[in-house]
Amino acid sequence: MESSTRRQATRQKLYEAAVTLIAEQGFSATTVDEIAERAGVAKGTVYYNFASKSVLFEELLRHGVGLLTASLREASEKTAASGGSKVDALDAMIRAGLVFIDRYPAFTQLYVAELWRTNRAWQSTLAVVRQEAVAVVEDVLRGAVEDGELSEEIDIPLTAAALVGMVLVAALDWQAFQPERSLDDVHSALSRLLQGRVSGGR
Amino acid sequence: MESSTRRQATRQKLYEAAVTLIAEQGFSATTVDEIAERAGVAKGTVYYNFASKSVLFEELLRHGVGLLTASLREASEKTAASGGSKVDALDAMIRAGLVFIDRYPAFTQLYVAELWRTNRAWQSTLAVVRQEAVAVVEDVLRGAVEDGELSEEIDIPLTAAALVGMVLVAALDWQAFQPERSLDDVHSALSRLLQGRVSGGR
DNA sequence: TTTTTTGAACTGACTGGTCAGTGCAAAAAC
DNA sequence: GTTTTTGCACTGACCAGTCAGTTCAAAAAA
Repeated sequence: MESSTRRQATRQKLYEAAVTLIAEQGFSATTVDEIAERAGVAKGTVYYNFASKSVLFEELLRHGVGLLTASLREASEKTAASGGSKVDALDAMIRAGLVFIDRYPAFTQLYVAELWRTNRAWQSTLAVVRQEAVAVVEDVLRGAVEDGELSEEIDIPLTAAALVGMVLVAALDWQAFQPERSLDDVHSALSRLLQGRVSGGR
Repeated sequence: MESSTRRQATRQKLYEAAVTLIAEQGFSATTVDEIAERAGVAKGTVYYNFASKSVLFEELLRHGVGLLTASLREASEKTAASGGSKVDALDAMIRAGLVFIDRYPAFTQLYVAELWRTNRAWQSTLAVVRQEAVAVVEDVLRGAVEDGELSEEIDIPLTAAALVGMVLVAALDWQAFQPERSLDDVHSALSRLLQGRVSGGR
């Protein structure tokens, strides 16, 4: 099927157009006409490729979180392969998260804006997709406890959620309110927090 | 003047109706008719009390963040008064944040969903209001560095943003995906992270 | 006391405009 | 010759904001 390549390219253009518009304005405030125009495509094409506006959005969410989890997992595996500790892997994942957000700020923005909304059509899609991302962090935390690197007392699901949140919000805040800072600055602030060098030492 | 009391009560009802609806559906997807109906008030009353839908929303934001900063500041001052350290004050603020979010989950949800959006009418209102909240945390961090409780190397604005983010996201995640956990569980997971007892002691 | 007036607060039907989604014939791409 | 895209007119639902009219408690007049 070569035809799927052309379709694929069109869908990609629509994703890119939709993600920035929805991040800026929100889902409801973004019109299908705007998305089509930004993508340089006729409105009919949107409906040829996606059943509806919300289906387009749901597939966009799946697409984006797929990229994120892949990049987190890769960072963690690369660290393990080169003989790093589990805490090193966490640190590498923090950096991977920051790099992702730096590359796809609009997607992150929209993900955060929609994640905790209830009563929306795509709410279940989001729950699944969130769990995939958080699970990557939980796995590393679990490994770290098994290896004795981290205390057995830590609460894995809550700590994983807090770590993800810390990275997400710190990165969005960096982009929105402190864009003059470098990725390395942000990374070391977060690293310091993770490694107990803020108020740590006990 | 009783009449101003009556107005006040109406406005309060409108805030309460709007906050849950907008948290669930987003600003654009929420209609003024819905807000009026939920508040048990005619549509005209909304426009008698607020110039427009977005003005209602902006005043709601100011109102809510006012409550939050007051509660953070109170927690910090109470700790200082009873002779606690600055790190104790940070810990107390984490708890105050959790209590606030527990009490006003809808407001928190909506705040997070809107905070990093650009190009919106209320974007500047939000920037101001965010700064007020973050500043409370920054002040305590600064004090802690001066007192020698925290290393001079920490980056105050970035660390403050990360801490706020950690609390915000952990709390929303708790409500949405792990509601069976207690506030104390969440508090101790975050506390442990702050005090370097996750991977800490270096 | 009783009646009348005042005005802030509130009401809800109505309007003008917007937008998701449809239908389809013709062109372009493959 | 099949798939994909285009362009564009159309519809029906929906919605922000308006406005002429109503309510009622308290002040002023009788």
